[in-house]
Amino acid sequence: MERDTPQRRAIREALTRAGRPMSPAEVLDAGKALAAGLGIATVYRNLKLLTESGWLCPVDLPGETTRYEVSGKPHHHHFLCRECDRAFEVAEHCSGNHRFSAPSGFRVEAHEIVLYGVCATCTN
Amino acid sequence: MERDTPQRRAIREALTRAGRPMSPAEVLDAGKALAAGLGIATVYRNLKLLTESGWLCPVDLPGETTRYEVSGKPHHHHFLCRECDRAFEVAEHCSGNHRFSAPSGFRVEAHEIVLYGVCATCTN
DNA sequence: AGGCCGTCGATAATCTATTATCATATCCCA
DNA sequence: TGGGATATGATAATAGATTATCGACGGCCT
Repeated sequence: MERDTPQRRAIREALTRAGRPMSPAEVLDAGKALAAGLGIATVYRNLKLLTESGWLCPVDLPGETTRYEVSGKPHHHHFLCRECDRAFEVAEHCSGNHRFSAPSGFRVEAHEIVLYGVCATCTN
Repeated sequence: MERDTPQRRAIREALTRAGRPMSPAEVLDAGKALAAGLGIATVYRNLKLLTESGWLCPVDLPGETTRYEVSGKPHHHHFLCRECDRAFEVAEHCSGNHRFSAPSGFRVEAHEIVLYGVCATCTN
């Protein structure tokens, strides 16, 4: 069965607190503050476990390494800061019902919107 | 200076004919039909050169290896077929002026829309 | 408290994509 | 047409991300 370890707790806590998709390296950094000595292998192991259990959800952004975010959130998109390279959540807004048109014969089943720019922290 | 070789011609021709973003491997396959013996190293070399010269434009899609498309096209987005893993161009349609909202303090400078589904060929 | 077995950290190994190397071939100007 | 600079193809090397290995540690059930 699955055990309750300080490391696993730290990883979950880091992701919950951040409230945004994090890369394994980011999780490692944030997790170290909560569990000294945390190793990258442990981070990868737990990201995998938590994803398989459904608690986490992988987020792929163009040209970026996979991030992970706590699942269960309503449909939303992502924002990538060009300065600090951090990803953020962006609430679905744009009139909810855009119709994405593809050439005839194509069946659109999902879409992904990625915004690029500068985040609040880096703007200052 | 830059020479005119059958290989370089084949690579350009393959990309032009396809009319969609292609991965290096796809360019190699298509290019072999136009220049027998074409090697992957030559493909990478020329994709780089053509990109630096502005003739090609890199296309990054989430979780996918970089594709390349002939540049100079009007603003558009991309469609990725879940069956054959090929990328296609999709004309900008959705009323042109969506406003993408990000949290206050965030500056949105660009956006990317990726559609997922099944292409016309794979639907049949 | 004892002990089993999941977990950890360090690091080696792997994997995929891309670039470098180098001997050979070839384009193109003189 | 001759010859040198550029290009090519096979393959080795590199780079970055992720996974496997393995001895030691430590939750947690009894």
